[in-house]
Amino acid sequence: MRNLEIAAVFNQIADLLEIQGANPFRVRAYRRGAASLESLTDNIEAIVQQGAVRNISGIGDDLEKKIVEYLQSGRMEFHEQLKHEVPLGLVKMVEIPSVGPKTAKQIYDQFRIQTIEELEALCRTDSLLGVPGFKKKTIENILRGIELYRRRRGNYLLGKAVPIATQICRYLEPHAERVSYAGSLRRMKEVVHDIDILAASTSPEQTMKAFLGMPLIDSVLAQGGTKASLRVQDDLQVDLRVIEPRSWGAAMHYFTGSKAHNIRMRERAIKLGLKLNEYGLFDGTDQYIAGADEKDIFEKLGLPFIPPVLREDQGEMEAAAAGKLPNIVELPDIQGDLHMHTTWSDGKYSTEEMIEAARKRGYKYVAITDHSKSLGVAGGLSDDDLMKHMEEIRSIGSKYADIRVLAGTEVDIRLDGTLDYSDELLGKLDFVVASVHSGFKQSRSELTARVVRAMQSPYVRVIGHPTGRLLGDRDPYEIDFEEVMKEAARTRTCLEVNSNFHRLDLNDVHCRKARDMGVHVIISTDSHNYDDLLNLPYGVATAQRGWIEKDHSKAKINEEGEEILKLDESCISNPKSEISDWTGRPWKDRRPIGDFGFRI
DNA sequence: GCCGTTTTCGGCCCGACTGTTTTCAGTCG
Repeated sequence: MRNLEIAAVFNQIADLLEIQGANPFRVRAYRRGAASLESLTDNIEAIVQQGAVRNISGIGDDLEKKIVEYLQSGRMEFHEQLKHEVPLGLVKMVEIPSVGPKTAKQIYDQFRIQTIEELEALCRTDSLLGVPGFKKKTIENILRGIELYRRRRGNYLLGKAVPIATQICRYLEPHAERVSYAGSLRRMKEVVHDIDILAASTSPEQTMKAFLGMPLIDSVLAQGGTKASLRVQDDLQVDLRVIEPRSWGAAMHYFTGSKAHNIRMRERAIKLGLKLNEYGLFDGTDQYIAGADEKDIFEKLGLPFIPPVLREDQGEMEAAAAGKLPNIVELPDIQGDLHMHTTWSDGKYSTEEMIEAARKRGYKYVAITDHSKSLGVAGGLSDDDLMKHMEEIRSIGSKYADIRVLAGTEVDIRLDGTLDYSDELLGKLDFVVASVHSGFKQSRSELTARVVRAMQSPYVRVIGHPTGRLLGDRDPYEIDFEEVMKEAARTRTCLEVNSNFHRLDLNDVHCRKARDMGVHVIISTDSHNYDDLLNLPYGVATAQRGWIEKDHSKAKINEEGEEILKLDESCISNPKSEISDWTGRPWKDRRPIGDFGFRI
């Protein structure tokens, strides 16, 4: 798959063109093309062979030619030429907050500066001061931007950002009519760059004052009457926007994005002779038509409500217009958890405690899946221990009538693709997850063959965390996903969406691919303690982002009764709820926040 | 550079804040 390679080149062309001051719509065309390629589930080479490139939205005559050129020669002449005209260092420079393409270009033209180090040195001298547009404040901002650029890893894991955003919302609630987080966080992207908070208030000054007076603030970056930015721990930026209640829905839509989705919505509004902005939907005479409720805006534009997780301009507008939005899997559809560990291997709690925790969440079934013998570091079970553990699981399970307890394992896929337990032993178990935990550096073909072989075992129902990535820590291992998916479909083996927010593996794009190829996915938590059970919404959201519907996520095991289980208050009586936060408000007064009703 | 139930050419989403200006450009989301 060279999709991402080509997308990266298109993105860089866009960056370079922007610095050159090219037509902004031309720049956008390249970015759109890149975005389409990034989310494409099919191999671009295959699409080119079928002559179907032009069916990809945002790819026209010119970009098609460039794609073909790149596939044939490994480069694009236009790209090379641009790189010759504009130093690549300037592309990096634009990544500095407060330095945009115009500033970078101007500084380069005047001083021939190409690196961030040189820019920093320049700012520390007085040379910039005489240049039009550069005074003390601007130079200070650039220096601060450089510091931020260096310090920020820029990426905040979803599971880290949600609790912070939830706390901020809770803190602001007494100071506004409505409060929610929006942005990429509401779209549940696996990493976010900042937190966008939205408040509907009839007294913006009061709301703003409360925001700027929060205890966890590091520094205030900007503040106006309705908008403010500040930084909290670890350089995480938090933006607040205050609007009137009648604009709540419009603002929620606008600030949830994505940008590309918003553009499509506004274009649709224009075609209907309307105007959409963050204050509402307006007609030709600027009369307010809708805005208090997000649903109304979609309705007035002739569309059904599009869930935030789908708003990426990846076909959701077309699907909505055609009445073909996916009926995405929802949190209450998940009736059990089929991947968790106990003290028998590297879990924190006993078999009984984990089963009890699953029961409290209202699950209909649970599988205990400890590690297998060759994973020594995680206390993998010997053959004998596995037999004993199986006995224990079944004995405890027999005590409960309201939950089906499955004796399982997370068996290691060995370097050659054989499994860490014999078929005889695996055959005694109720449920087998097979995972790769070693040999990540094997070649692509070796790893692919290894996983394919594991799926051919009649005992393996699921491949756990199929790409092995750890967000920000470890890249996914090289594997031929096309092959893996084909075999998964053929052998009816499920692929896991591991809900641990460090993994989220499969990711959203893979989920979409699985959907397209008829592969079933299974959403599990891989819990090692109670708190991990709470990661389920992240897995569900990832599947939703991949357009996974309830039927796509049905596990082979779950063939009986499909009664939807409604999560109730008992499901959130978990250890995490005991953690106190700095708002000091009692638990019973707290309302759930966000589409997944997060409570800390 | 893309795209078409107004268009094969002429559009292309919209507004807040900052820092610099003295009416606005640049950046950001």
